[in-house]
Amino acid sequence: MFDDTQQYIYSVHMSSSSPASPKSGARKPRALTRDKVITQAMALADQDGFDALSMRKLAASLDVTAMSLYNHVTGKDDLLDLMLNRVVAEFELPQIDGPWDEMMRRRAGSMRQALLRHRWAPALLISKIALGTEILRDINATLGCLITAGFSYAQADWARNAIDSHVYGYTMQELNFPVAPEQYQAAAAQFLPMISRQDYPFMHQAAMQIIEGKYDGMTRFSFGLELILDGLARWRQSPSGGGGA
Amino acid sequence: MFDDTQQYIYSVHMSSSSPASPKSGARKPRALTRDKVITQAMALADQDGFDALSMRKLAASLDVTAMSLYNHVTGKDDLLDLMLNRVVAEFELPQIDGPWDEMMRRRAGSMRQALLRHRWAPALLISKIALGTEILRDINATLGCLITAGFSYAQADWARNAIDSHVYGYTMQELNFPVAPEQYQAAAAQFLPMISRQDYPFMHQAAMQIIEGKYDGMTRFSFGLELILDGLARWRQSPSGGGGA
DNA sequence: ACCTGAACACCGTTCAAGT
DNA sequence: ACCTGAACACCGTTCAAGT
Repeated sequence: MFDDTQQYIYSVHMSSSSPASPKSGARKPRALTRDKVITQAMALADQDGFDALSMRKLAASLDVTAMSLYNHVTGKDDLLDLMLNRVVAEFELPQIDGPWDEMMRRRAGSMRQALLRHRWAPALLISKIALGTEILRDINATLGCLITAGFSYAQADWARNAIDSHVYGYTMQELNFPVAPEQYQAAAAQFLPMISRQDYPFMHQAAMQIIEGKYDGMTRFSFGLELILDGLARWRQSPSGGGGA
Repeated sequence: MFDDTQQYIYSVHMSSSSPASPKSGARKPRALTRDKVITQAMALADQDGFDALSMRKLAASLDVTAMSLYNHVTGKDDLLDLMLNRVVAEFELPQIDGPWDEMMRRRAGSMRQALLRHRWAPALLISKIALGTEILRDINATLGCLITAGFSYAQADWARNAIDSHVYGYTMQELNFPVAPEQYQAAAAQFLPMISRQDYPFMHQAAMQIIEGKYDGMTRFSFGLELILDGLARWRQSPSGGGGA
């Protein structure tokens, strides 16, 4: 549910205090820890996809039965929360007294990278209420940086919300997009006949633009982000509709 | 996979051509159609949550065995695509020659409402590639409105992407948020002792602001949206970094 | 303290059989 | 053409039992 760092320290202490397993040889180290369970679960989800992550398969990949996982994790839901906390730990923490726009840009960029590394994470992060310590740290530092830069508490909350909305929304669309950028032109040529010119004239024409090399077909993460950051910068100077404090 | 309107017309034709069931009384109308399957699936997901939607339960709620659903739908994945197409049909279609900013505002607002009605939809919409006719219609009209307003094809694509990112990202955070707006103040008071003032000073202070009534704690959908629309309006006048056409 | 086997109550989907 | 029963290969989780 919460921090897994403490649990990690705890388990290291535990295994070092038990000298060696008395009967079994060197085959099974029997040092399954919560930390290892989470790490292996993330590796499995990263490699084989989220749907392939079952308690049974995870256990098998750790040379253990499914039920033994429940000694380290309350259940699958708890495991997912712990995994999400790890993902958020990969977000770049804003420096409280750093330049707010650059701090937000860097955090957003690192968020996108982390979410691209863990394709399964965004859908979960946004549809669950996981409040691990890393998640609290991230929110606190992000709010703190904006507030220190002169935004009100309300403005900081709205700003964070707008930035996160963009990062999650953009990255999920990006993850979902079926063709690689290098293949846009070829894909457009292939799909053109399937997009009826009468029913969808603008989509048809858009595909033509890509085929003719007039548009590379790539949306840009920074396009929407800079729109938001620009708007925030102007808002900061003239807080027209602010909500106090 | 594609349109379900045609299938609907087809099934109506079918059932009217078969006069009456010969043996069974009036108990089972036996008029299961693809349309009914989709409608019932959406009702079930809306009411009981996405996780409660299984082929077996859906079938039972239609007084039929699970396997009979496969006569109307390729599988669960196909069913989900058809459901998503219905959700997108609830988005307000931009008028091609209408005022672009107002059209985008209205579409975005109606998207949010539709996603709030169908809580299960956003996570799927953004993590699947469903291309039903309603989805193509929406994309075409949105691009068309922006292009007719003077944006280039590239700009229109980026603009749509930025708006959709915000709508999906914002709405999913909104759906996920655990407490109702009326209870923010009470919730902040309740959770304050759990937010360490030393570890998370800004979160602590933010909670204080809400408790003291200095900030109502509500993020606003239109805050981020207007940031984006404002930025687009400026971009339209001076397309500094445009991608051609 | 940790791990296991067996069991429970579920899944989506296939396939041969009915009408 | 549509529906069904039985079966297959899975799930997450509980519980009593082992060491």
